[in-house]
Amino acid sequence: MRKRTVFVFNAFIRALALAGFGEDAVCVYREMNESGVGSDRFTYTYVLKACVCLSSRSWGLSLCVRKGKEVHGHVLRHGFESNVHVGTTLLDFYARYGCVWYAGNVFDTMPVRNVVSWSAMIACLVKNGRSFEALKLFWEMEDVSLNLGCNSVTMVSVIQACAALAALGQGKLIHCYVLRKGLNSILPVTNSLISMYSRCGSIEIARCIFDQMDNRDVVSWNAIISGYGIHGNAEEAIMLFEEMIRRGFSPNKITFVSVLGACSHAGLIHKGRKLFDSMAHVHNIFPSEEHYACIVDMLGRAGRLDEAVKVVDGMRIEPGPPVWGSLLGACRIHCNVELAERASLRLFEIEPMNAGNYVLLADIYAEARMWEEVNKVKKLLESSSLQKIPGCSWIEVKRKIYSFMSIDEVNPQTEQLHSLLVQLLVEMKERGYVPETKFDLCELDQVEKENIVLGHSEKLAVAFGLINSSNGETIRITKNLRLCEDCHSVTKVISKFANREILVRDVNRVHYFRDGVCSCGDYW
DNA sequence: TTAGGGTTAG
Repeated sequence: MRKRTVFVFNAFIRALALAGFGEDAVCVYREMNESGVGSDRFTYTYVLKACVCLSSRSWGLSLCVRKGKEVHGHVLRHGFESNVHVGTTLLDFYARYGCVWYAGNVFDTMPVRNVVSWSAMIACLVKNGRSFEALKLFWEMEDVSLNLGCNSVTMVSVIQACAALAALGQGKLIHCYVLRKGLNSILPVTNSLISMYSRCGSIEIARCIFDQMDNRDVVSWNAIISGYGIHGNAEEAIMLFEEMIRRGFSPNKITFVSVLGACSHAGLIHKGRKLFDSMAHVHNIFPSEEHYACIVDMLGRAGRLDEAVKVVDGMRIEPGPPVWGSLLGACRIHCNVELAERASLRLFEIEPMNAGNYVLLADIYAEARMWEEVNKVKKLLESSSLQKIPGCSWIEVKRKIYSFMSIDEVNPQTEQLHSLLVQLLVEMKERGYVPETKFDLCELDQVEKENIVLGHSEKLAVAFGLINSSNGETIRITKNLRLCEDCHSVTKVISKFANREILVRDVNRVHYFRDGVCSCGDYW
C-alpha cells in the first residue's frame, strides 16, 4: 500500500494479534512509530493484546512484561491513559502476566471506571489467587452509590472466587444474587455455578442445577464430570461421559482431562486406559501433554511405576513439567528414589522456578532416611532464592472467612486452638493414632516434629471449626496445597470421636470425612 | 470499516 494511514496500521496490528502473531504485531507497531503516521486510542488496545500473546517461551516472561510496560509509557506520553478502553486493556495485560500490583495501580488511577473495568479488576484478582480481595471488590462495586450494575461477566468471576475459596455460604449468597438479577439462565453463569458447588463440596446441588438446565453445552458436561471426579466418584463421571456421547455432544480436550482425572482419583486403570485409547481412535482428539500426565498420574499413583515410565518414554510429544511432575508425585507416594532422581533432574532443567519440585524430592529422600541428600536439596532450594509456598487453610464460619497459616500469630485464638489440638492429640494417641513425621524434618527430635505437624494450618482450621460452629454443622475447610498425610489421618479420627462431618477441599480434590473414614478411600 | 472484562481441567 502506498498510503498507510493510522487505520491501516491498526487493522494490521489487530489482525496479527488476533491470529496469535504477537511478535509480528509488535514489529508492525515499531514500523508504525518509525513511519511517523502517529497513533490513536485503538492502536494501544491492539498492541497490548499483541503483548499478551507474545510467545513467552522464546521471549521470556520478564521481556514480555517489559514490552507491555514500554507500551504503557507510550500511552502516558500520548495522553491516552484516561480512555476507559485503553485503561482496561492495560489492566488486563498486567493481570495476565500476574502483575497484580500494576493492574491495581492502573485501576486506581483510572479517571472513569465502568462495569467492564470493575469486572476486569475482579477477574484479575481471581486469576491471580486473590479471591478474597475479589469478593471484597465486588461488594464495593455493588455499593448503591456507585450504581454500576454488574452483568453476567462480572458474576462468572465472582462465582469463580467463591469456588476458589470453597466458600459455600458466600457462594449461595451470590447464587441468590444471580437469581434476583435474572442471570441464572446464561450458560457461562450456570456452568460456573455447577463448578462452584462441586468445588465447595456440594456435588448434590451441582447435579441439581445440571439436571434442571434447559440447554447444555460441552462446558456444562465437563463441569459436572470433573465435579464427580474431584469427589472421587469415577463411576458417575464415566456414566455422564457416556450419556453425553449418547446425546450427541462431542467431547473436547477438557472432557478427557476430566474423565481421565476421575479414573486416576479412583484408581480405575483399565477403564482409564480404554478411554485414553478411544481419544484418537473414536473421537479424533490427539492426546496432548495434559492427557499423558493424567495417565502417568493414574499408573504412578497405583504403584505401576514401570508402566508409567513406559508411557513417558513412548510419548509422541516431548514430555514437559506436567508429565515429569506426575511421575515425581508418584515416586513420593511409593518412595522410589532412583526414579525420583531421574524425574527431578529433568524438572530442575525445564522448570527451575518451581519450588514444589525441590520439596517433593527432599520429602522422598527424607522418607528413605537419606539425610545428606535432604540437606543438599534444601541448600539447592535456598541458593536458588526460591521459596516454598507456605501452607494456608481457610474456613468459613457464618459466612465469614478465616484463614490460618502454620505459624500464625495474627489470629487471637491461635493459642486456644493449639491447646485444643494438644488435648485432642492426647486423646487420639490413646486411641492408637501415631503422628506421621517421616517427611523432611530430619534435624529435629520426635517431640519437635510432632509439634510442627500439629501446627499445620489445616489442623488449626479444624480446631477453629470445632470451637466456633454448632454440633451437627459440617466443618468446611480449604487448603492451598495438597492435604498432608498426617492431617488426613488426624481429621479422620476427629470426625469419629467429635462426631462431626468435616469437608476439606485441597488443591486437587474434595475429602469428606465422616465417622472416621474419608470419601477418597485414602487413595489420593 | 477499528475498542475493554467472563464459562469447563490438571
